[in-house]
Amino acid sequence: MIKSPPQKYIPKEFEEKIQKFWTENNIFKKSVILRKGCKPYVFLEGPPTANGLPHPGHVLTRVMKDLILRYHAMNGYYIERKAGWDTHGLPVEIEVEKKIGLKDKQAVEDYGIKKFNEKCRKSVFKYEAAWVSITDRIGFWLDMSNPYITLKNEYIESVWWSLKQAWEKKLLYHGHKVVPYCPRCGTALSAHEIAQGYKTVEEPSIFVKFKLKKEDAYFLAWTTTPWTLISNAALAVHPDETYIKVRYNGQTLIFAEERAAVLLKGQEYELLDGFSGKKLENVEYEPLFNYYKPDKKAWYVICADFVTMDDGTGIVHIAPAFGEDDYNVGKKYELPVIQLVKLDGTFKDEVTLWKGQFVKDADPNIIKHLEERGLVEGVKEYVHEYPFCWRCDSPLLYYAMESWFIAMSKVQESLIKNNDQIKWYPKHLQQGRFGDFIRDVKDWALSRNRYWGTPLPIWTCTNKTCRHRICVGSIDELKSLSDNFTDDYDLHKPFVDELIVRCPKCQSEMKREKEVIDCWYDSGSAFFAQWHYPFENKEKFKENFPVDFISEALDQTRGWFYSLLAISTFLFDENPYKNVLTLGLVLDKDNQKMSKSKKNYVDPNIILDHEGADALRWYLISANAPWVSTRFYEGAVKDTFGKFILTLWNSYNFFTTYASLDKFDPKKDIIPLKSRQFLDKWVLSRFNKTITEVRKYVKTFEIHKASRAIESFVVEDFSNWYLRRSRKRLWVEEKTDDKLSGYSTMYDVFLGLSKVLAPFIPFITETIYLNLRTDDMSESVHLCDYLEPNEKQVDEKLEEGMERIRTLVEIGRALRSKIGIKVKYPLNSATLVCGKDIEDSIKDLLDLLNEEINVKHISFARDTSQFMTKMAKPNYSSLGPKFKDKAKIILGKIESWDKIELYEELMKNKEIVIELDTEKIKLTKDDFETIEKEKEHVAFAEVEDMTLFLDTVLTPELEAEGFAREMVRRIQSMRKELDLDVEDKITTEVKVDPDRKKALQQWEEYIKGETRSKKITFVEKPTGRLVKKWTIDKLVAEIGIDK
RNA sequence: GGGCCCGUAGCUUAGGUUGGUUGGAGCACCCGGCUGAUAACCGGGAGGUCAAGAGUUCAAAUCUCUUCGGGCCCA
Repeated sequence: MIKSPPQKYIPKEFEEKIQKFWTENNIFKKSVILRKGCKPYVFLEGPPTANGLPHPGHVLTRVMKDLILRYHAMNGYYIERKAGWDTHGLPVEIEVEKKIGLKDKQAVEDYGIKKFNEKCRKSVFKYEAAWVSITDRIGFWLDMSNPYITLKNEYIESVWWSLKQAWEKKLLYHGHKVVPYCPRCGTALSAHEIAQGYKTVEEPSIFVKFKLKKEDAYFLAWTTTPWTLISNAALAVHPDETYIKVRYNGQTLIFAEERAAVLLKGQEYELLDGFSGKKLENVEYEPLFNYYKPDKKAWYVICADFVTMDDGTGIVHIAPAFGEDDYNVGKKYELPVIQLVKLDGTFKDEVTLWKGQFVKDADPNIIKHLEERGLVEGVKEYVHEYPFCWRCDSPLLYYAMESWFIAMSKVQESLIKNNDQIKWYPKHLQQGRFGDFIRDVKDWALSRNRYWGTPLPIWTCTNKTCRHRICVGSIDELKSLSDNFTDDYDLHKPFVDELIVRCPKCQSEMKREKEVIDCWYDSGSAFFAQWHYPFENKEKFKENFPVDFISEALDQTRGWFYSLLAISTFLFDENPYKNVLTLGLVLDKDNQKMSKSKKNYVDPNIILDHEGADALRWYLISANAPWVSTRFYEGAVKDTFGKFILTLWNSYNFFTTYASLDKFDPKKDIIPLKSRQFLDKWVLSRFNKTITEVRKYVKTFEIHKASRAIESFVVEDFSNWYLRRSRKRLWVEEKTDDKLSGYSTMYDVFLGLSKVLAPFIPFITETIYLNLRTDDMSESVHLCDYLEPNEKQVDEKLEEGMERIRTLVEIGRALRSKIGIKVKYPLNSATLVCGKDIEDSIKDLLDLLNEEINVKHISFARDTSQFMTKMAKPNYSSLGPKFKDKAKIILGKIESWDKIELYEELMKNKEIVIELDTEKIKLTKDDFETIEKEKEHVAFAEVEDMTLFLDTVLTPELEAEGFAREMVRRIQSMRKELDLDVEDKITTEVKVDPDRKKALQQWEEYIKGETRSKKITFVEKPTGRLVKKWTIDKLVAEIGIDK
């Protein structure tokens, strides 16, 4: 039996109750088991790290994932929802370093790597409880009891296996990478570390001359880091830019034409020659210094796209040891990496002039030296951003460090091909940000000189004559190679480094490369490593590859989305996921990124407590397209709660209040559809069309459109029109068929809505469903099938008619407001001018219009002539294309005509002639539009194809009736003031002036009925429990009522 | 420095692919109405240089370019 729930909806209380219901009845588990054996929809969870607290962005991704998964589950797919945790990486180490007060890597090693990593292992799950709690609280159904965890031996083993595949395909190699490096701390810094250390500094920059080998001319280059000139290996030009040779100040210089204006401003010079950068390629020059004897060809011109014309000379000095661009282009041209700086940032002994000096301090001396040699064309102070170490404030050096790489550039074509197989939402990312990235893919710098991570499984033989290298691909392999492998192994450092591994070639001891790997590689392996593939679950992996759906925020594009594709491409040459939904960032009220330091961070828990998970979910889902950034603040969620969640609840509450009063039984009292009212059929038609829309939009992840379609149905169609128009049907005492027809429809809609909305707002829908379900239905709405639209219930013609009626009501009310006659006062007649088809479409629904705008009779007419005067005005979209630039002058001429005359002339002659200079221009009917003005005692309003006329004459009879309704309203409000029950009878005493008394007496029965008055008496001094004086249209009336 | 996305009323936004007379809506505000859904509802009003500038066109929120602002990613 349908119960009447409490009036007030307190989100936290209600949602906790549902949570309890789910837990106690194992609903989540049942929802998975229910679909076992069905077609799978494979989801892969992007593993968060529980090293920090979840923030609003995580809430958004979790809500969106949950919605998509619930939707597919209800549509009959089998979905495993395995949780995952990302557990390695620098942020974890830094957190631990801070906690135990370790300043640098040396301090970590002194502290002991074993102890340190144990701390990391614990730290990683520091906030697990907070994660689990918020995941539950927002209703994200995820199997957190059996997650994949990147630090587990099994997981690491799978990762190792994949690295060995790369090794065997010759994709894993040892090379250099230029990284920002702190010479004092002796460590490379990661991107986010340098981000916090940028400072604006003013430093000398110099223009340096490099003499050509075969010609008495100089290349002019510019640098902000004079100390790198010692390690110069080449000069770079842009292949497509123009370079010039000029005679200036008694010497011949070569540089970019575009820079000449700035460099030689106001100077005299002679232009000798001009050529493209490409022409300069391979031209050799004399090295500035001879501290280095290159083993490869050096000191010649190369071409590079990164050379800009924004500053400098258009010729860039290249030192592969000290710049990433330099290093990469150096590799392309096989330039030597000239490394004359020690790891402590001082020059090596070979640099005789400055040996032992810190490079930055040597800058002035180097400049002086070059000036003395006549090789400096100018020095200027240059202001720019330069990175400093956030720990010790030393200037950082870009330094080529040894590193392990995966040669992604070798599989670039496959990357592109596999990316093309993926469906990206939004689409532009595929060829845009992501496509650009992989078309310009760099080798993946895999190794990290750190402690807490998956160890790089590469061992090198210590025997200098052997030097054999192996990549270990499994635990068994490692076991067989080592002498001291124990059963309580842990594949992290220091265990792996303490193993005594024998070289398979020479039996000498091998040593592991000391690095760990990038933790992006860990998470990017999730699609196979979560199954411990290929050591276990081979079948399972096959079934779950490629994954159907992943979704994370935009910042993961080149993070996880890339690492998955990269690994899957070189392992299997296939795309790892079919659909990827990229979500926009969650920003604060002022469009700023949320961060704890800015203190603009909104704690989702506060909102969950006040507005609840449903309101939070609905806001995040409906506010914006998923891929657009969303502002997040409590006020916004509060609005959502009031507008949508409460409207839904109030509507539902209205229905259940009456349905339970009448003991409506869905098993017995349902009226068949064909016997229901037009209004009922209409709302069901709208509902079914809404389902179609929702299904269409969810398919393309246009979730905002899906939710807006539902919201509009619930608020506009169902609540504000259907229920409002149905209220009176429920007020009759008896169980009429009409009333049951209304109940049946409301029941259908609410039960339906609970299913349609279940993936979106799982809590309130469950509350509604549990109350409405009969015992032959599933025990939870989340075990139901999603709704398919019932085409038979869609009635386009009825919808069209209702749309017209609603439009007419709207313009009718506006019209009454305009003419100043309240809706309470009935009017005699309304006439609707429209076509026959429109008349047919609305004639069954006229009662609704009648009541809403309160007129006695509505009639139809085919034309407006009896009410209107016609006029003509120019039609811009016809005149524009016809007369182009003359249109404006013609319009000017037409404006001076009287509009009524214009119309009559047009009707009479079928054309209007306009004289334009010597030309006569003929305008036809198509060049005009007709407008109309109403006659006396008539008010009108029009929309597209209908015009509504009201007879504005208010007769004494009509006024009396209106006055009676005014009285009824007053008495009703007095009843309410006394807090009377709907059923209570009253006696009423009234004092009005004699004229009004007469008028009211005609409506006595009506007033009695409406106000449940046993009798009404007209007295001089009304008495009763409540007596009030009212002023109605300037007339005073006194009313007393008594129970 | 490079790439991509975004900018419409005080706030949240629709429209933009296909240029066309007056750029829709909700919240908040003001006026009026309604009153057994009341944290509601209905009608009206005020509020917009569609970020700015330029171009294409008879006609630009819409197409193109530039600038500014915000965001993300990569340097």
